[in-house]
Amino acid sequence: MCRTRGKCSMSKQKLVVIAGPTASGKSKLALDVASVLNGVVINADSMQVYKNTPILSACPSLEDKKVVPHRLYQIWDASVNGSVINWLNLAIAEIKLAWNENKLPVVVGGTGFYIDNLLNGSTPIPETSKKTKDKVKNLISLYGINYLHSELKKIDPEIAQKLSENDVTRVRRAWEVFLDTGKVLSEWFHIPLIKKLNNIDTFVIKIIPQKQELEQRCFLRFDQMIEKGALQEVQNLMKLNLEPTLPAMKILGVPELMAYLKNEISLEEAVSLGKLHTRQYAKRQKTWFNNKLSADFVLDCCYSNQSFLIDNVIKFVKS
RNA sequence: GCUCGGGUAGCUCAGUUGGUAGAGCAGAGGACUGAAAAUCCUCGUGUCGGCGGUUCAAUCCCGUCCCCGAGCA
Repeated sequence: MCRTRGKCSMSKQKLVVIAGPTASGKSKLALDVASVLNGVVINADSMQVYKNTPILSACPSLEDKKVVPHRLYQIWDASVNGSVINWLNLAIAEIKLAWNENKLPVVVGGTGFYIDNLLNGSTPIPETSKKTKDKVKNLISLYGINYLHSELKKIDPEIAQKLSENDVTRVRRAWEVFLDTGKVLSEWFHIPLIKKLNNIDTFVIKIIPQKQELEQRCFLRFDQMIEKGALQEVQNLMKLNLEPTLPAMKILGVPELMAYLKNEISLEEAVSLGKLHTRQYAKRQKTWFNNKLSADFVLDCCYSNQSFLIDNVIKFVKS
């Protein structure tokens, strides 16, 4: 495509990444950036990928989607158990497609893990089989996670030492990988991560609002979700009779509103629990972004229409 | 008015056969290599309702008062 090296470096592909906690205004920022710069908004949120809960997962509205193309929103059934890698492959494809169409990919999301995989690379570990997963699941229910952790010490002390004996998710994964690949997790971790996007120009924006401002917005938004029909959404989800361990069943507000619909708690309790959990989640996101994601620009309040931010992105794209 | 329960951490409650107390939740911070809106880690001095008494020692026993709940009048 490029004739000369000079030209190539001049036209290095550009990527904008917007990260921030829930309710910080990042979707609006992405929309504004994309509409000014002929962009495509690409979702980097682990819950907005699911179909049945656009309200509770705060997906962009139909109007927003008319303004600018939005990708990777509501693409999977609630019964799907997605993973970073599933998302990453799709995201890479969408980014490349945008470049081919001469558009600016704008990746937005609150899932730090996903953005980290995109920017810094992902594990080379092959996908583990369903058979192994079931086997490990079985072992856990048979012997308990603490026992599996103590057994892990024998085969992979390096990883076992890093993990809490109560960390079901990670101890489980360590066993899945070992049983499936024959290689212990720490061994895999010594292999460098795979970066699927190389030699590109990225502009990363972090939104890190103050606690009080963010909290207010979280609460307000939860009330709005209820007004928009979140209960109906949960009711429809319940009809599918899905396993409660599926990601879509753990979307903030789903378990709480479900408890209300099952008559276990009052609506008032459900709402205040939903708000509480949203706030706690936002805190975890802030911790991640603060400590693990380096950015080219940090906004220390929620985004509403700070135009200097857009100017910065324009400068980057024109550079 | 009487009887019986209760009054212990911001909340719900455990506990001490008398040696001044601990869980869950909340709160604060942190971690994060294929479920990540997930999962996990660290952090607990509070007149143990008030005042008296018994005791070397009381949050625990006794008396009395206040408050909450249930029952009887």
